[in-house]
Amino acid sequence: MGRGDGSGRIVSAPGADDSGTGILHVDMDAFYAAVEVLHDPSLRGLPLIIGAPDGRSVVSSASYEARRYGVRSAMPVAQAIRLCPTARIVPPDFTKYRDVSQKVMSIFEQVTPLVEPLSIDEAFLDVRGVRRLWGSPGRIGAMIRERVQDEVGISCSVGVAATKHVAKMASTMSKPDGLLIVAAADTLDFLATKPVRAMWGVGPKTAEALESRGIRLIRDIRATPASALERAVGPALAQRLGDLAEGRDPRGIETNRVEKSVGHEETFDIDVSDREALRSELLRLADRVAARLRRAGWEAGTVAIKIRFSDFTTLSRSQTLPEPTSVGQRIGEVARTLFEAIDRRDPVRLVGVRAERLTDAGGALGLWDDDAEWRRVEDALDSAQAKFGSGMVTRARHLGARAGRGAAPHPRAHGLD
DNA sequence: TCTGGGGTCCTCGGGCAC
DNA sequence: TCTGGTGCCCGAGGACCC
Repeated sequence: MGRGDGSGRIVSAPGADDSGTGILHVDMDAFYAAVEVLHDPSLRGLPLIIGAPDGRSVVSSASYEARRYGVRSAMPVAQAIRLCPTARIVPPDFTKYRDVSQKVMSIFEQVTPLVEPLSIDEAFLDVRGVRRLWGSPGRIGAMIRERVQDEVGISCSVGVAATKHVAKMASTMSKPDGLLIVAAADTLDFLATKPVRAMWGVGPKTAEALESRGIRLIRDIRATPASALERAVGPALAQRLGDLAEGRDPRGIETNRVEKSVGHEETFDIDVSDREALRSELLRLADRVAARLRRAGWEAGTVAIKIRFSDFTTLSRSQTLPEPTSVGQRIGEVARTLFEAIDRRDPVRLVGVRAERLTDAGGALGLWDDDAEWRRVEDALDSAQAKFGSGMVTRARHLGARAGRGAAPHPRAHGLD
């Protein structure tokens, strides 16, 4: 999701040269905020902040009206409210966002089978094989923007280029509600004057490492000897940045990406020192992770925990299992053992549990035939937890599981384990 | 000002086998 | 038998993405 406010927006004129292109990057504009407006049109035109109004939450998304006040995603909600006191604060509702996302993705799939969803609100499309059907890549980009607006009711921005990296940069620069085409022959000129920070994969740390050596623009990367670039950012990143700066990006569209890990983590409203409370929370998170593994038909080969202390230092510990598992109790046991081995007793701000090195357990268990039904159960449990506390909900999950097993040995019972 | 939650990828160091 | 080089796996941590 873009974090800009739309200033510096660049779009292509109708009929712009799109020769040599074929990769599209489509990105919804202020997606969560746009979906909220879709469901409640009275919010249109207002500064909107999507994020939990209390605790330590951060902004998940903000409407462009709010961004004009300096509100950005990942900013603490409390700080965002100070910047824009008149903003409406809306708690995120991922069920709604997933539903709208599916509608948008299905439009993409009607255009080309080569769709790579990157996140809930953006995707790469390879349209080189469907030009006879729909027209040139620039025309297809315009058509997708029209269809998403007409059929779903939200706006998106599209970058059209010869490579994923340039298409991604182009869509970001065209935001909001824009289309930017970079013909293959214009790629190097397009890149030359852009800041290194605009590159996909260059964050604050890498940008600082480059800028402190006078490497501020992408053309500076081209002019920097490989050895100097390696000293700045390490060999692997230096190679990648060097290639991207030259317009080389051979990555294709991956239509069947599979998850490599699943996890849950939770930041407490107030830092927790009580070891027993932390152990209980680890077990609860392990249960949630295990339930997701079983739903997907996976088993974890490694269990990892993450502990963040009040001073924000973060430790992780992991252990490879003798045998893969999707049993919540087993994952919880390992998580607790890893936790006990940490000597530090400072108050804890966050705990997390993650399952890694996933293997196929022989297909999903068919816990819930209807994915939406499963999500409703998960969402209801999360709401209940917010309302009644995790202890009550953990007991409810266990009771549900016991009841399921007692009534009938149906695999569904495992869903609440 | 005070930093979420869900992920991926990379680097580095230690242990181990050859 | 000992030692060093190399490659691999594992674990920890960090940067980055949305």
